[in-house]
Amino acid sequence: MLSAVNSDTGKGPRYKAIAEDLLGAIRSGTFAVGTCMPGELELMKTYQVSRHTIRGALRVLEDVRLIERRAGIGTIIVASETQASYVQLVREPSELFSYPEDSRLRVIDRADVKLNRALARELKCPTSSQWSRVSGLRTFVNTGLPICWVNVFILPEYSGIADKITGTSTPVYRIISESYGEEVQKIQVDMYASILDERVAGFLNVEPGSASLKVCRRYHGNNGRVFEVSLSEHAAANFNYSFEFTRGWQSADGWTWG
Amino acid sequence: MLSAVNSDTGKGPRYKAIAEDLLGAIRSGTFAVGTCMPGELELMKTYQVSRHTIRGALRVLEDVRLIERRAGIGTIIVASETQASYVQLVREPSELFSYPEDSRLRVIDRADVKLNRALARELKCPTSSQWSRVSGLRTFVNTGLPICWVNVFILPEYSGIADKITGTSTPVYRIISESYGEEVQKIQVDMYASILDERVAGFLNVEPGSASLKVCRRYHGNNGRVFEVSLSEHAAANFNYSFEFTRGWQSADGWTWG
DNA sequence: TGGCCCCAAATGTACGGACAATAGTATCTT
DNA sequence: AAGATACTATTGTCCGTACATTTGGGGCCA
Repeated sequence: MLSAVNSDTGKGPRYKAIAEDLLGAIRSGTFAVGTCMPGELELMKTYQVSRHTIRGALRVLEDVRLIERRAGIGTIIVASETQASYVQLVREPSELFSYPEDSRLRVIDRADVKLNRALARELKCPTSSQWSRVSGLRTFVNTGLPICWVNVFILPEYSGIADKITGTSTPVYRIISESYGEEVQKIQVDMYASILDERVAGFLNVEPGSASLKVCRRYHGNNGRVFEVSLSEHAAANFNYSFEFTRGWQSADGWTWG
Repeated sequence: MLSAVNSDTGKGPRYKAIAEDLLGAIRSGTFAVGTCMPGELELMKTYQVSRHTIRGALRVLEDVRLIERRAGIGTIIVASETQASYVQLVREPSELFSYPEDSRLRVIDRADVKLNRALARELKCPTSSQWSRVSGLRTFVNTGLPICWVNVFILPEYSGIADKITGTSTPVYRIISESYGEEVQKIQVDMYASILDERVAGFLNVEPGSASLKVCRRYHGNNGRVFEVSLSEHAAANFNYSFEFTRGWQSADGWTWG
């Protein structure tokens, strides 16, 4: 009965047709989640193909995490749906925002700070925690035009790198990562709109009181500890955060049915 | 010379040993990125195994996206490292923003529009293209408090669903998807800051001239065509877009060497 | 009853062969 | 010279077979 669906009508490879057929059986509940599928030998007889072909079909279902196979046990159905998900892949944290390659940070202000309540809330860090703050302007190397105003808050023990971040185009998190062996494990990002104050508006060459986009990034290191928080402010006129999500199949990217 | 590394010292399956050997050759640069690897026949002679085993080893490298294989061409090395990447997984497009479950859209205004230049640029759609616009206020069901002002632009042929979107908490893209069989393949998102005008500020209960966050989402359907564009405007005071990226490995989940 | 051994069932690995589909290149024809 | 054809190299699909490894259970024995 299984082979009736796609016995030989399909035009593509046989193993794909069988995979689709088995997928239908799983989705329809003919093969219930949690139970075992028929063995390879049985499927060979059902579809009248070699074991090799059956294994090819089962590999397809295994790749999309619908089944799990174990020697001595059998083929277990673990899910009935290939979970569609929308995936955004970011190779480098700096790609989170399209900072041009040829940008650099000019340090203008620097201080050791203890967070007051307002700032602690904005950074989502504990009140009164100690940080080393480096503030400055990120500009294009060529034209010198301003990109955004940046406040970088660094763990006091890492404040030694504060001298290295001026002038370079390397992101701060990367400098810390290389200098102290902190590997970025997670990044939390918050975005919200705000109004530019007079000082920052001056640096960004726009009218005070115009709109800005604030971006707060919290970098988590090896043991989950936040080792850097950066708070940058972009003039609305020349910043547009843009990204896209593509439909994919969990852990099965690249595969298309049919 | 290749087989020297793992000729028969490895204890596991032969194909895994060969895969590791080839991986070493790729990493060390013996096989350069962008070039072709030796063909299957040649590898058979090198390692003295069957073509089947060679293909098993190559499948391992293919699964982790180090090589690509094409009939008639050969096996191309596309990367030398299993790239670490930061992954954001979103099960449902509505998760892109943390719209609460208990929100709904109240339609206030509706019209068929032809995009003028300013709007076309904002929506990244062709000038003078025809759309059916539905505007309204998204509010909490319980408290009635405003969340954001929404403009939804729908392909004219799908404008029939315009009646269905008022009052429901189902996202518009989902209604279209179910009514017309459009599957969302890609979503492009743009975010930028702006200043609220008087009318929208009134709906959102904030001062005119205060900051807002505008979010433009473009939904691509089956054949890549944009079938819906939504442009929503949030008062800065009560909106904060937040997300996080976790370190992962591209398409290599579950696999461990050895 | 508890432990050990053996066996059966299932998947894993590996061999061999054959033909099909694909893509680039060389060759022939007009 | 341009286009169609033939050829070759390479991967894709599929067949058959054999043995290894893993796991669970049944039977034997103390």
